[in-house]
Amino acid sequence: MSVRARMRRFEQALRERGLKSTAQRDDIARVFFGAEGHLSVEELYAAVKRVNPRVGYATVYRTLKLLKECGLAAERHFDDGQARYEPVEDDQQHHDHIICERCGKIVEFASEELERLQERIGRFLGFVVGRHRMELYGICAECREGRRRRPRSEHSIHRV
Amino acid sequence: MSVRARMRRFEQALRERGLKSTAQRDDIARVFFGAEGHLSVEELYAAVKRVNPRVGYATVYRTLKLLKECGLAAERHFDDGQARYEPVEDDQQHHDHIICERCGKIVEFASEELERLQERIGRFLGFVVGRHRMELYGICAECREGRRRRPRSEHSIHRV
DNA sequence: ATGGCAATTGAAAACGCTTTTCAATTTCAG
DNA sequence: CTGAAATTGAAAAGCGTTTTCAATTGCCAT
Repeated sequence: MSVRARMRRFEQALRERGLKSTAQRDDIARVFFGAEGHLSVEELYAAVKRVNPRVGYATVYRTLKLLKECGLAAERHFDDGQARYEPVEDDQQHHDHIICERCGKIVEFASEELERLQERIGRFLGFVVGRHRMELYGICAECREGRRRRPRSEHSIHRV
Repeated sequence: MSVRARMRRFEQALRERGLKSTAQRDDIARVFFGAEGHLSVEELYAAVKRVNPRVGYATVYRTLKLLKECGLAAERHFDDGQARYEPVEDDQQHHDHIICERCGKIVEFASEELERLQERIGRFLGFVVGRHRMELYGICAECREGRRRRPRSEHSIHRV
């Protein structure tokens, strides 16, 4: 989905809730939708500042919370102690993450088998499982081979 | 392993590091080993206070950190925003957790299949996976059936 | 035993991330 | 346009955790 389309959805969500459309909100949302995922608040704040230096930290937090409530952003808590946010596609399936402990790269993957296994383990223990959280930590191929590039994130969800 | 045996290991670890044995450390460690796992710092602090009201919060944090460094405690971060600690058996295998979102019960499980799957997913994506973190969230049988008991935790690791 | 010195302690301050408060500004329905 | 209600930025507060610091304690060498 394009940034444009996401913005339209955002404006619509605002209207539905009787909330107001403001320059700050729009700027924050636009930058968020345009960036590749898994940004920390700090990173998003810095990126938004470049576009509109008058936005405050609090507004970034507030807008992210709003995007989350509208189902347009997902909040993730990895092991680094700060929340990270990724834009949510409308038809998006559940996915998990694998994180390189050397370069910080975050790769998304979706595993049918993992979903089934979660279900099975839960049932075995007498639970009805609603959600899970799975993170793999390791070293990526680029880092092992000593290549230098450090892509913060890859975009597509790998089906494994 | 008994509380006694764990205390011996603790005292030994202190000696190895040239650290001192103190009443506070001993009290905290003894209460920790005696409790069933997954205590928050707050819970441990409260339990220790009952035994020795003169221990401070900072000392609980410090001792837990020490136990972690000695390999006698494991730190976990679930979705409730505070660290929880569990005693570690010497021969303990990796395990994961399933958490009831109604009563807070935490059940431990170890899944060979999950370990294999993690390995496989990692390899597929070009990673060498060192560790993972997996939590299942759902509703436990007792809660679904409306029974009232609310065990904070079950002790043994279920092999699934 | 005892002295002495480094390790340890509790209380309070600092920390890092996040939320809330509040007065000033902005949006937007009428 | 107007005015009520929402929104904003800056600063303060919150929350879990760590650090600081002066006072206390453990323990090795005597």
